[in-house]
Amino acid sequence: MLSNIKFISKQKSISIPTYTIDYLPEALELFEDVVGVDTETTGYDAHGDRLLSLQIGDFNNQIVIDSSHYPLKELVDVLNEYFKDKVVILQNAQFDLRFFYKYGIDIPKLYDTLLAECIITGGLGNKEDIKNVKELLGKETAVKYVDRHLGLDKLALKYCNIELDKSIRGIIHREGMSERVIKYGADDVKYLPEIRNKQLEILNTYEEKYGIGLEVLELENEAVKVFSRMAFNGIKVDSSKYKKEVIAVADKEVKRTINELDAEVHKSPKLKKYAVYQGNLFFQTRKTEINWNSSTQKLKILNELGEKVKDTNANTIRKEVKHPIGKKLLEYNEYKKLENAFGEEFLKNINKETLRMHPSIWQILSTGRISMSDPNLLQIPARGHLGDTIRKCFIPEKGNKIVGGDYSGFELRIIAEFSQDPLWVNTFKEDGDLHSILCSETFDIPVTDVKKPFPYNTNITYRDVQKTLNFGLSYGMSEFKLSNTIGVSKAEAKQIIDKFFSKVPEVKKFLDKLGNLGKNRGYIKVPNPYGRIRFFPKFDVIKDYPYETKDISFRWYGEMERASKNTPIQGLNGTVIKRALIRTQQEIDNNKYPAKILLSVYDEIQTECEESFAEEWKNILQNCMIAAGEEIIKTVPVKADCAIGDYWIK
DNA sequence: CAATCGTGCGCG
DNA sequence: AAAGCGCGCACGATTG
Repeated sequence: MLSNIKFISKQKSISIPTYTIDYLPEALELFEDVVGVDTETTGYDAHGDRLLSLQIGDFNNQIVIDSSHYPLKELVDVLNEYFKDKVVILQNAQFDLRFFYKYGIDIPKLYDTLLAECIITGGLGNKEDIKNVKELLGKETAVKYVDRHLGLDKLALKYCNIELDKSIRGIIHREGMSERVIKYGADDVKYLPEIRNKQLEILNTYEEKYGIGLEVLELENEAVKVFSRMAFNGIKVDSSKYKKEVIAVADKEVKRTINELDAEVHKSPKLKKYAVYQGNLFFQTRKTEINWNSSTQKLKILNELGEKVKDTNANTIRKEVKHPIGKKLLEYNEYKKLENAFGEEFLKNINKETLRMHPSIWQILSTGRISMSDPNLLQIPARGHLGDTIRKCFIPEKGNKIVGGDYSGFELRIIAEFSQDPLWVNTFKEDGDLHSILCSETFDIPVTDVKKPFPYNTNITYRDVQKTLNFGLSYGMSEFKLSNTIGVSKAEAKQIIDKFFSKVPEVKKFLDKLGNLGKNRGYIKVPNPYGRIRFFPKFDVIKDYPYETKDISFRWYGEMERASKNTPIQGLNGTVIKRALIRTQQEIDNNKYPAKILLSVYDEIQTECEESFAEEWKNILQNCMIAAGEEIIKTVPVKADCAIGDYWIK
């Protein structure tokens, strides 16, 4: 087997045939139209780290190119010409593509074995599910029913029955291109074509079994190019502004609120035992031994004050705590959160080479949406005291503009499209304000009155209640949650929901149908085109262990029902934003536009472009988004609003 | 002492 | 008996 490896390097290997780079064109002819490709690198950062090797191969032959001797940038022309009409298989393409983009290598037709596996096993591997099943029936059962494996070693085992040795991975950098490293690199591409074939076989059975075609796979294999480029581009943060206007302010406010909380403790006879003084005899500061960042301690304090709260969630405190300490706690919590999650540590995510943040992106969650980490740019504050200020710190390079925008009420339009409820559909067709119009129907009041205070809770308006309903119902909200959120009794909440659904009966039917589908079949689909499937492994667990899961099964069926209502809606939103990103990137590539995609946040796309191009680009971007939306939404208008700015505008 | 769990909250 | 979906992050508390 070793003899089928061709090592391209200036360093001779003892038992592996070694060639100079002149041999590359000939070696590349060993392969058919499908090849596996992989890289070894010194680390995860495409900007700071470098390539150690590039491997190209199939089951019969593998080429391992020593990048230390033959840098990728010298091979760009040969490789681009070669990849032009090949199907390139990568495991976790997002990683390799970032390095390829650095050197200008383009892969037009790619297949990602990791993404394919995510599609095949949609809904599996959920950590919460694993935990729940483990608690109930032990680890073995959890692994059997819920777990999934996406690593190349596990895929090789599953599809080729081969044990790949991954233990060497961590030492490649130190060891250099030793024989076992070369062999390891070759193995990483050797099995990719076979894995792909087997995965495609499975996906083809999904067509018949579930009505899910290969379109979603094509979508993801296109989208990964955009996401890797997006992560490679990164986004610029004005760190000195951020330090001054965000971190310093949050720190100051945390100190202030701690002092005020401590003062409350000193005031209260009930809390006296927590009081501490600091300083000397003449200058004493009133402190406490309470860590206000600890929810356990906060709960204890509130209980000692006679507040019978069960937790310290902001909502609970807002509604139930009468003592003035409640308000101060809320204030402290907000700034402490900013300090913790968006303070100094957050700024450390700025890349030293580029001075930008380059998140890593998980491309396929159980609904089809994406997630981000290191940092998670999907959770940058947009509201609250510092929301605006924080977003203003995300800026373009000199001479550029930020151009971005979002869809208007996209999930609500999905509900219109798929329920075909007359009132819901017509409101969008007439460009009416859905919340206001439905509100007037639910509460039998004129549209002009919808912003009047809600009699049961005068802190909010009728329209606020309707908004909660409109969004909550697509998550399967019940009267319990509604009564909790808007501060009415459960009976009243139920009345409101019933009245609301009586006005939009097709929406009710649509959601009930989805809920039942998931509960009865153990899976739910995101509709075609680009349809995908989400399995509910808990369904099979309940089926196989009915005797001891009676109380659990109520909970689990409820969870599956609500997830089934939400998955198609959330998932279609995810599909559309991916389609929009693909369209946008294609516009950029095909026309060589001076623009870059920076971010996509659920139903929003942010880009950066040359100032002189901004006006034109704004329209192009907006058209891409609308065209993508119209692939899915056909009976009501699709709206996307884009704008030009000097920072990230929400 | 490190690893894991629980709580709470940021976004849509 | 549970009662709005989908996430990642950071802290304190608990566990091994």
